[in-house]
Amino acid sequence: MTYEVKDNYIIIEKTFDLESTFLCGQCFRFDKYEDEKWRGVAFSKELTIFEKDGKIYFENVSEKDFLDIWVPFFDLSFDYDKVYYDFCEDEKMGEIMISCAQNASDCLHILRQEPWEALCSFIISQNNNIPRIKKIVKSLCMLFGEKIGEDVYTFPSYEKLAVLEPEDLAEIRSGFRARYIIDAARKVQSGEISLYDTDKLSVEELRNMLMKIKGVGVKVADCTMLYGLHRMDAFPIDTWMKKAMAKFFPDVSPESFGMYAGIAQQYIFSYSRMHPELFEEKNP
DNA sequence: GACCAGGTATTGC
DNA sequence: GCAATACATGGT
Repeated sequence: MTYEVKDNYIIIEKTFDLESTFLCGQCFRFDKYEDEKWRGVAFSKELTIFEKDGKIYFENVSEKDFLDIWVPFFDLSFDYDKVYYDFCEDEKMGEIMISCAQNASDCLHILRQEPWEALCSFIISQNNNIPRIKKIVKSLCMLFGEKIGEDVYTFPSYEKLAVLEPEDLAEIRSGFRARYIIDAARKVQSGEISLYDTDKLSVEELRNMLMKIKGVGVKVADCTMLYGLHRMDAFPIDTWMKKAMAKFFPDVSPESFGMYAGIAQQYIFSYSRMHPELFEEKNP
């Protein structure tokens, strides 16, 4: 990982695309502001990051935080180029790739988010839309996270939420998901569910463990694995993916996308969201 | 005012 | 077992 420290910036070559990475539905806590800079919170740290002249700028971050937090968070050590070109080889997948990312440097990265945050966020995501998911997550952070800046809050720990009752979450307006959030927090707190040291478990074992939480089914479990536990072979299938697979890959199994199927999933999902017209029913 | 949203638990057959 | 259906809430 080569980087340059200049003024109050740490600068790297543009090896991935912020827009694709933040807008592909894996993460709910980063927004683009009017100054064209992305701001958000991860691992209890606020970050401002932006792209300019083929480079990516990390604003006001120490070298230590860059190396300890942001390099892993943005998965900067992994060679996404090879995966990009591999996917481009496939005819249909190639079309999708070109539409989403003209060059390898426009690729999206799978963020390594905090496991608990990913689990909790995707519990909130069920039968919900992205703007409201973001709103609920933000409200959860404001109410129960720690304030680390002006209008900037950390994601609340499971310890903090485990001692609450579902009614205590009324203000975040998460509806029927409140009791799921509390159940998840308690099961992680008690150790019944372990989100750490999960490397020895297979995807199936992990999924079964996560599904012990009320409100966690196959899809939320798979999202937690891909976005929170960096299981790149997890392949979450939601309503969009179901439609997309039926249309583009009718006889293809998730496994056949290989050990980085999760990345393929993310492109197929993004592509489908960008082209909803492809799924509209034709009325004769 | 239905209808829908990165689903899941519950119910009915 | 498998297909309906309810579930909270807010936005079209």
